Amino acid sequence: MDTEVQERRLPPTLEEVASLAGVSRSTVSRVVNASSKVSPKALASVTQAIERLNYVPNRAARSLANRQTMAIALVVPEETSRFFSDPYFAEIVHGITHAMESSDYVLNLQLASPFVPTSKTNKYLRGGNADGAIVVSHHSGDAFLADLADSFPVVFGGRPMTSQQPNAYYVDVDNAAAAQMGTQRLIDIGRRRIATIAGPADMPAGIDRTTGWRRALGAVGMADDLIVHGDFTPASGARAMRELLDREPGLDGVFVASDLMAMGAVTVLRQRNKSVPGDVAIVGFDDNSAAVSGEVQLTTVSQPSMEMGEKIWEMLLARLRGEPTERAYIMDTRLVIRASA
Amino acid sequence: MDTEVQERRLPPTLEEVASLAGVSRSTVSRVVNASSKVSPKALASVTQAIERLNYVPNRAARSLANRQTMAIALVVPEETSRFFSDPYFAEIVHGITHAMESSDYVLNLQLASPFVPTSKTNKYLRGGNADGAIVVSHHSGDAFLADLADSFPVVFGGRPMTSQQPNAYYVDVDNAAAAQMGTQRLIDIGRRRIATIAGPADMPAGIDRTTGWRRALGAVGMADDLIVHGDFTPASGARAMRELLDREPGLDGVFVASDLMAMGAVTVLRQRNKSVPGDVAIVGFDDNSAAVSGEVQLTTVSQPSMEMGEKIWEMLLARLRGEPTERAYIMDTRLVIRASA
DNA sequence: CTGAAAGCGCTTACAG
DNA sequence: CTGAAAGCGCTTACAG
Repeated sequence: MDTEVQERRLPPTLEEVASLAGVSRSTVSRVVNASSKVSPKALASVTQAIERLNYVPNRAARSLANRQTMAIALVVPEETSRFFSDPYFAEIVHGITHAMESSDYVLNLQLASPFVPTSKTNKYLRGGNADGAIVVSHHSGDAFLADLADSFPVVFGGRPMTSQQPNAYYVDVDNAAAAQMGTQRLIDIGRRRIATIAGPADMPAGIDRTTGWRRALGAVGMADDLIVHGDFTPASGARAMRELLDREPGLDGVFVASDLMAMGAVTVLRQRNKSVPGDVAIVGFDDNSAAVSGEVQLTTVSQPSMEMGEKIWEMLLARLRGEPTERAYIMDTRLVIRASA
Repeated sequence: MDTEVQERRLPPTLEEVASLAGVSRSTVSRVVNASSKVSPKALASVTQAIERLNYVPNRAARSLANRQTMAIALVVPEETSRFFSDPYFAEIVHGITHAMESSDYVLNLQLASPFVPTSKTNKYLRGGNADGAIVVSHHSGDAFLADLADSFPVVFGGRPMTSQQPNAYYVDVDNAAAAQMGTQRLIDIGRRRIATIAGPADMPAGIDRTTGWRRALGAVGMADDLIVHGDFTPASGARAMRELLDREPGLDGVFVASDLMAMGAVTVLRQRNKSVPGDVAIVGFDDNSAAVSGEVQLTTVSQPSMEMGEKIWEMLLARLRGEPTERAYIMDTRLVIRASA
């Protein structure tokens, strides 16, 4: 009755490891947490006992005792479909999960519709169910995230709207400079009537890339009137391209704020029998799989999305540990020249 | 000292709610869990106290006490990039999260490379950190998942390889019948040399759809020799299409096991100046955004991915509650006719 | 319907 | 370096 048979074997506890190893629970806890010194002898017997029992610490008990959940919330204030269809998110998340791999933290997916963060996500975060949060794709309307970041360790993927987040921690690229570089490419290859398919006007990435496009044109005295906004999806890129073409049939270059939108734009161009880059040169942004999966390989501004994800985790971890870390980490971009411009 | 100022306000506890409401902790617990009866009076004062203190139960304490984690692991034995770039996963996950919305469970993302489920995921699951798991995209090599499902509530998205999972719970469609229906469309519109771009041979969806294609051709005495396998990505679809064309320039119809691969195939066809569906008709599989985002709208076999996600959650919840539920839930498919066939 | 009490499995000062 | 003990915030029989 005291050893073998049991209906449903309960997982072994610290207690059991201790008794098997012939030490106190404190000691077992110490070796599990690699905290203060433990004698080689105790260490050996405990390690062996853990091995034999296949012991894994109970997360709930641990959390309760030390007030850490070891869980990170990945908050995505975005339509599920967009989150999953944009390779940009894939790479960021890949970077995050890859970097977290070596830690004991787990990632909780909190998919929240934009603008109406569900009470569930809210409650979850406020209920102390996570030690920190990572927010990707931040819209200006996501008010609740603003104050959250003041009382809770949060790192943003992409600079949040500054008015709301004066002291936010984030990793990003210099979107304006990057967009300027991309637009400059169009100028350099001789384009004279350059449009832009911009991102959403309620997201810094959308705004700043537009600024960069304007800056490049302004520097050479070109008009910056050809602008249509999209929402980073291929469909919106197609729609925008149609509108631009209707407005200015003679345009010969377009700086597009994301590769996915650029794909949509290229599709429309071909439908209208415009060659790329012959008639219209296209420069995209991101340099992810979308840039090379269409019929014409995109010249694009490359940002290190995966590395950004890794850096996000690095910064959040530093914050969780109370270590110093920069508020904003800006990564480099570069122009990748392929076929479209 | 006893009320207002505090360095870092700790979240309110059950205890505090109880004292404010003037009842015992037991009573508060009862109203929080809507368990046994509580007098209207007690209910009112507790509800009010909860409201005033903005009380949210501590998840760790709760888990420890009742041995439930209220967490579900979403295990994805797939490359991160594929997981994120296939709309099929997006819809499944959307369905899952949507259905879970009304529950108190949270979803933990466990991205594991195929064939080498990290020890982390493994440890996480065995460590009792989740009450159940959902596994999408199961390859035949994922051995560790096999025995896990025997001792742990798991529901699979898509039938797992049967040899390993004789008693698995899953939701799926009848892939063979669905593929047969898709292939039949090609026959019906007069195609005589029909190929297939199949899915991976280590996944049931890949195998069964191939079976359906064979069946349709066999029924009318056509040859079923034109088959090339892809891995569900657009790039693999393009590669396969090239190979098929090289092998049989005269083919006039292709049943493709996923819309994403079909997109890749269409791209190649156009590059080789073959019109779709004029020269070659294409029938895809899935009916997700990929079917309508390319240059030619795909005729495709539609499966209710999002509903499948919802059903997965429903089944898992039933299992968690110890309620009876079917082992396999097979959903309907239908043919959606657009431009490609 | 309600409260006192034990217990869930850990961590962490505190002594030694 | 090590152990006894208190405590983390809940839930759940058990009495009443």
